[in-house]
Amino acid sequence: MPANPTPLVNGEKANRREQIMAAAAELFAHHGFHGVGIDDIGAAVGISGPALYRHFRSKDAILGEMLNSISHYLLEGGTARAETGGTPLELLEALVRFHVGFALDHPALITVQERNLANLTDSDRKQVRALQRQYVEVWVRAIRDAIPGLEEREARSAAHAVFGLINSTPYNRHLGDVELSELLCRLALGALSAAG
Amino acid sequence: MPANPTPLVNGEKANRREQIMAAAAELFAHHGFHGVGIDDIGAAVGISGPALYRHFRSKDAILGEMLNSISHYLLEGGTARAETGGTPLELLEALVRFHVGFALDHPALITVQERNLANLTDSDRKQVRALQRQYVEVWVRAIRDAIPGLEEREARSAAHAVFGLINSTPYNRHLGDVELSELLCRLALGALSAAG
DNA sequence: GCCGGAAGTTAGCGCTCGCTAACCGGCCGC
DNA sequence: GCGGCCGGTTAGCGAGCGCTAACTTCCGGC
Repeated sequence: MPANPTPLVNGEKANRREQIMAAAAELFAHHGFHGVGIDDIGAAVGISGPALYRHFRSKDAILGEMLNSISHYLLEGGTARAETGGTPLELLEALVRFHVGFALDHPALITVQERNLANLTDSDRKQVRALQRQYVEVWVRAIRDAIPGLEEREARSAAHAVFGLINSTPYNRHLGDVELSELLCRLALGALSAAG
Repeated sequence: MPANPTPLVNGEKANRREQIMAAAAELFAHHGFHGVGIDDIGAAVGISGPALYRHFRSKDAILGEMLNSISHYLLEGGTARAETGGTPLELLEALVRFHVGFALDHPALITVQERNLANLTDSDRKQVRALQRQYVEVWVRAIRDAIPGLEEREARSAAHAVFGLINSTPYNRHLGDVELSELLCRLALGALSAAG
């Protein structure tokens, strides 16, 4: 049995770490963290089982790095939009469009982030929660600026609700991407404007 | 070691099956189906491990019965409201209030239903999906009646999105039940009225 | 007063899982 | 042109899992 039977058949330069994370995301999203074995992940990228340990310290580390990078990306994108000028409503629209875009491009990642927080290491969970809290805070400020008369707790609840709305993309495959994107943006902004 | 050390200490007449399902729901919601052991469920109701097999045929059967009863309850409640008279908007409001009420009363059940469809037996999954499809259909009809100019596929996507919005209750514990209920109803109806 | 079934217990089987150990081929720098 | 290391391989360990077996206790009906 040759050691490298499939030498990156298609033109993908992608280093193995990202390839593994992408496959693991898909599997975790479908079967849950504990429902996926190390061998399953390996098989999904064409290598077998323990070879993963050349790239990750443990199975937990795969999930940890995955959720950390998602949360980091969202926070980054959120703060970037918050810092550019514009009316409060324009900012809120930009945040909605940003989150919708991410959810549409990466439904598996959204699913994993939503469902598998509890499966993280204690230290990973602390990091991820901290990033998520900051991201929610960006939204809370944007919501309170754009929609007057909302208490902070109400705005926070509304933010979580809108996340739930947008994160429904994994179940939402009957519309084309662009129509679904437009619909979700409209729904999200409609919900928020009804919050006051 | 006595066989029955804690003979239903509090006044709960509740038969063991429901007690077990409630405990299992909480555990499945927090750790995922595969993250919960038979011993964990037993311990949560004061018995230990294999005693569960006096009440359920298997661990899968616990999840199967749980999801079936949830889906059945939702469909029942949805069709009941659809059959009572009233304007289209009143029906939609009733559906929203019904679903919000359920999500607030049973956040663990909502979480399990959302995350653990893939862990069902093939036959259980078929049953549950059939019930869920019918429930979605009730919503789709109500949405299209209340909000003119929506294609069926759009209405279906909007329904899924609103489910996501309402089902955010598990992450949404910073508001009192009644305020959160009112907020979610407003958000859901606001989203739907922006769909057209 | 006994008998049977309902509802517990513990022991343990067989399997799967995460992970380590030991080995190996190909490639790059000197 | 060869030595090291990078990224694979297979074998296998130890733990934990779902579940069964065998046994025990309580309780209600005749």
